[in-house]
Amino acid sequence: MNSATVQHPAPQTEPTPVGNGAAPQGGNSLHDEVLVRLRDYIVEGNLEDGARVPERQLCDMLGISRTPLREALKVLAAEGLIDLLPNRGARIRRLTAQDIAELLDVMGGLEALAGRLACERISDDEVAAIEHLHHQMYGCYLRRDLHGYFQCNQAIHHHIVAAARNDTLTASYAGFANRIRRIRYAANLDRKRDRWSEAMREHEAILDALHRRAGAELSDLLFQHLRNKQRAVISHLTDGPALQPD
Amino acid sequence: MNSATVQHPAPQTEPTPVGNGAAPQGGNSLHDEVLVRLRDYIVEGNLEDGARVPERQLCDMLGISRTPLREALKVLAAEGLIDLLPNRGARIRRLTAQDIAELLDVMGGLEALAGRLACERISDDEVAAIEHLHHQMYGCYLRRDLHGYFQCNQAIHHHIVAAARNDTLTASYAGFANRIRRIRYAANLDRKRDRWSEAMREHEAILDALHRRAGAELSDLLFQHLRNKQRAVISHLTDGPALQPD
DNA sequence: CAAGTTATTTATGAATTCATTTTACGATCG
DNA sequence: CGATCGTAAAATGAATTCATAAATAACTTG
Repeated sequence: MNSATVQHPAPQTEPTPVGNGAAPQGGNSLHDEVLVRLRDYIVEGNLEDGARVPERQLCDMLGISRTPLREALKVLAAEGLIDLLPNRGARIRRLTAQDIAELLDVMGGLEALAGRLACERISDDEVAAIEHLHHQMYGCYLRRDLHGYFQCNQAIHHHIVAAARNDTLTASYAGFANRIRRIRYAANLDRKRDRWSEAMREHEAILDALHRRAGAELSDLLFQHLRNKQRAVISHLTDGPALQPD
Repeated sequence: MNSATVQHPAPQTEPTPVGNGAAPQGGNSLHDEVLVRLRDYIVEGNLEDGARVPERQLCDMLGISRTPLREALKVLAAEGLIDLLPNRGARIRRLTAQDIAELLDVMGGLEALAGRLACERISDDEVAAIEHLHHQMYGCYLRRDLHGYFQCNQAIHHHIVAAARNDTLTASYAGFANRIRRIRYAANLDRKRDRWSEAMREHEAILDALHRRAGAELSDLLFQHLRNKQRAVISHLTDGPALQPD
């Protein structure tokens, strides 16, 4: 970890300091940090769809050798973020319209589950926190702050999932959210008014059901909410620009 | 792949022929084959819970070097099958009662989704195939063939998931099923009569709803089915021996 | 001049090597 | 006699090296 005590002669390229100032996040060793950094880098959309990712370049960029990098690439491939072609390197996974539709359906299923479980387990404080986010989101909606709206919306959904108190569910949901986040960024560029207000209304109903701890109803609302989003995204991708905020 | 054309002098240990006679399954290269073999080996319960898995031993067993093995281990850790402790090697992941409860809830959520989607998309032929499996399973139930029942039951659930026509869902479901399969094997040893007949009745209702393409109803039936199973498994794990067949 | 072919360069797959950390064993001391 | 410390052996993390497959460039030929 200490760049002063490298075992072998360091590569001629100046090694980028691995830690970006932050403390060791969740990772075990150097390899995990590479994994986290690479995942974030991809998820945030820094690489084009289908772009070739030469190992050597990434090694220089991260200041490590190919061994830990390839381990990280294997994991990212297993997570579905990249494709690993036999003797031809890694490519950023290109999401087809069907991929996106499938992902949103699965996330809908998981959120539906989360809603059901959350109603059994959520505390009043947690509901209040979500309600606060909801009001905040409404403010963003009123002043047409799409980015803020987006952040609040995402936070609300993650809070509901977290309230289910199921770490397996949380991790799985986060994985799918990662896979689709690049798209969400892209979709974020444009906005379609009618879907936006529709999404707001759906969120009102979701919050109401959560208040009443109406598990089955909330479950259905969340699934339909994702289904509507799916419809909007898919029509955007096929028909052309004009998009949903949620 | 050809063991006669190894590049470097082969290790002194006789390399186990990598291909177990089967054709290249889904894997790309040697590394993927190792991954598949290791995963199967673990999933089928050949290793004790929490057992240490020395890299060297596995290398000799598979006749490969540590590099591709470690890549496979990283993937298996990401899949949740093993734990990778910082400087202390790999251990078979020990599933707590909570882990199992969480897994069954998530699988219930995914099956609920699958049921909903399947009702929109399933063909008459597929329903007929599932019905056939159901009758076969009923036969196993009558003659107390727990193993056969188990196989049929698993096949039915996988068929329903497949009928949802969502590869993302299918892959995710298979991953969770893998994580819990070891437990199912263990649970398979004992049988508890009343849960068995209860599960049979639930399956009757599931098949009926599928026939009628009653998506919402099927969705709920599948979730409750898994919830009941969860209850049975957990009580088995905490109270002691006596178990559910499904 | 264009198309096919071959040689060169580059990148990937996998084994080996080196350094560090952990674990096991044995000696010494209380 | 038991416990603790120190040393040796083993295992892991990571870099390097070697061989092969792919991509590119140059060359030849029709």
